[in-house]
Amino acid sequence: MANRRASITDLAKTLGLSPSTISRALSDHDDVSEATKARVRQLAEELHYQPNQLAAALRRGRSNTLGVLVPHITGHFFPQVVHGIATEAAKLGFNVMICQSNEDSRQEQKNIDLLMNSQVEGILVSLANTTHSFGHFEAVRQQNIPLVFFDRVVEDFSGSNVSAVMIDDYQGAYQVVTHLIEQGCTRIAHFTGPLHLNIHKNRHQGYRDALQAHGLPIDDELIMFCEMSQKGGTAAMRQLLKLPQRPDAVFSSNDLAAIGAIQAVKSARLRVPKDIAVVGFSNEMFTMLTEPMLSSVDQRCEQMGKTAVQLLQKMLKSGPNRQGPPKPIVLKPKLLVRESSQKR
Amino acid sequence: MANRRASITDLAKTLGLSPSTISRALSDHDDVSEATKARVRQLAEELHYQPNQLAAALRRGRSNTLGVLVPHITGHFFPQVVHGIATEAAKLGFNVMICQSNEDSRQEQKNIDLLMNSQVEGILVSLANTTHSFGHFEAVRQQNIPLVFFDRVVEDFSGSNVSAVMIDDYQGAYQVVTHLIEQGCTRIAHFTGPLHLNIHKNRHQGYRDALQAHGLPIDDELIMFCEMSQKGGTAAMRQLLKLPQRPDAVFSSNDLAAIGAIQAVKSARLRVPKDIAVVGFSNEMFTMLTEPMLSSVDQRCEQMGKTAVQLLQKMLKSGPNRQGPPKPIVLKPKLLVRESSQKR
DNA sequence: CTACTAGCCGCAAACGAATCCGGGCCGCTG
DNA sequence: CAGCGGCCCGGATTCGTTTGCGGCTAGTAG
Repeated sequence: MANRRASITDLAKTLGLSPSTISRALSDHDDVSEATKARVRQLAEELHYQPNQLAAALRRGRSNTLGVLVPHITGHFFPQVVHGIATEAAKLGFNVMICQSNEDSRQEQKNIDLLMNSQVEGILVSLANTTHSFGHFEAVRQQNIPLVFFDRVVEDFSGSNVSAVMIDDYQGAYQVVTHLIEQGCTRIAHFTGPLHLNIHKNRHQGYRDALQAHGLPIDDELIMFCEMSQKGGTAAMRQLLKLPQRPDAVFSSNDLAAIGAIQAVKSARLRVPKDIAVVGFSNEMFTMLTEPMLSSVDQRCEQMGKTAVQLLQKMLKSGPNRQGPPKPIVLKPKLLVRESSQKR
Repeated sequence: MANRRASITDLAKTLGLSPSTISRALSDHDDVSEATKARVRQLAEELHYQPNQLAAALRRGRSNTLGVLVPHITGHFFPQVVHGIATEAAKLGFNVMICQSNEDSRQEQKNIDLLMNSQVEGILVSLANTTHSFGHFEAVRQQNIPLVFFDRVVEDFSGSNVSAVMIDDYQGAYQVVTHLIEQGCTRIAHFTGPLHLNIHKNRHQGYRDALQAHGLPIDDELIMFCEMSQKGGTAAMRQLLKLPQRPDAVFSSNDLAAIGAIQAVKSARLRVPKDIAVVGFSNEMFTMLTEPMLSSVDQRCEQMGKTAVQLLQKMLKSGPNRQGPPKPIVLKPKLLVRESSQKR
């Protein structure tokens, strides 16, 4: 009962060797003859020997573990990113330790400490939206633990072992609006959330710039600051429909509000996309399920996770002594044109 | 640069004490005077001392870490459960290490080994659907590491430190069908996936038993074995609509196929729920977004994760020597009646 | 026959913290 | 004054691995 698992010294004793030799044999070191290696390997097999990672990590100072800190593991985006992270990390031989900040800055801080105590080799973070000071990342930087921010990054926090990966929201929005213009739309409305959030700010800017670049006017009454929910979208759309000259397209800063807009359009006996084209942002799962199917912008969530891990790995391999911090990576979003915006 | 973090011996030296005393002081041991405790705590604060969890874990044989192994972190269900697990684990002071099996039995096995090498104190597993032999869990059982299966469990694998938590699919289905009957439906169709999967088997059985319990006949032509996707649902529904006597309700074993069914009904110029009521299963996020909103069964994903951790904790605390293995926990699902099945 | 090299292997010291087993020192009691 | 018992503390060991260094043996060259 309660069978303690075989340790390296157990192997040593039963084979009449020293622990060092066992260790070297198992790691295929040159200083051990093939004969003994074979014996060791066979016994290890028989006893189902598995090295104690804790001990190894302690000795080597490397734990083979990455820490991940996200606001939460719900919704669409974060699970996808985490999936990308976990997959890539597994491929590179890392374990993954996961924490949630619950959008709370203090929990974020605690979790950062926790991860550092666990001797993780690198940390991947997406900030809680209540985080405004970054003292807790100072310790990470000081100890030269590679740190990668993803999606929700802190802009003015750099260091030789700090980097970031995010998506080009501006570019995504620009593509959307350009696409709508190509479909013949000229009065394109925009739903946006509060502009102090990066994502909305950048998408909003992309919207404006795309309009200008194509010589279209920017009409402030077409820009709706609304709650980015289904209801919010419906309400905003209703308001737009009351305008003397109604819009012929809507670019919503997220998919949920876009769905709301579609429903409002439909219940006003108008057609999507014929009368009003609609495009969302994020490529949520349900965009494929609506009628019409919603055009959206894919955020490459999984790719983001994968890239973040690769970036971390690069820092890990090159060490902190390189020329300048690694450049942040900006992923190109991908416009997915579906029924809701295809006038043809 | 590369500031090694303060260790317990560093504290000892600068205070002129021994490491043992520091250790005891920090863990508030009786053998240390309040005065020294205060000094130690203060210095620890100043140096931002954080204990090295690896070392402590190695020494104590307890890592404060739980291992989680899921098929993948995508879709709706698993992220939710993982969220529940992570949240509850954090509350109980555990770290969480996450792996994905990618529905591959061999990876599952590798990851189980990995988790055990990482000296996790307990393991939470949802099986890969390709897993048919369970040898890799044998080692877990032998070492008396608490093991909790959730959702996808292995039925005939018990032990003093093995348990499971799952949802009562049968009960959920029974509730759905009863609800439909109460709405006045008498010809209730059923979409199901392959019956060798527990979830479908149990939901199917719930369907049959509910019908019988209310004195309704079971009509095999109303039971559709179809691909449980949107397309599959649409196709199945089309077929049903061709019947001489078409159904007046559909209970689909998942939400996606239910959505497909609704679309088929609508494009046949029939009304949901007036002509045909539809109920899905899983309470996916998009059930709130369809028109009409889809009735479904909530699987209590988060609760499942939470419960699983609590179960593990209980095993951990009581030790392996108790009377019999802990009883598996079966969660009650919750029927959510929305527009798609409310005839009133 | 000596010397040197290569091939294998063991010794011992780490890594950082927890703990068993004491050991001083002080004060109290008989 | 001897003895005893608390109170605080330190030394040494332990967890399981890794690793620098040195040692032993056999074989080969000089």
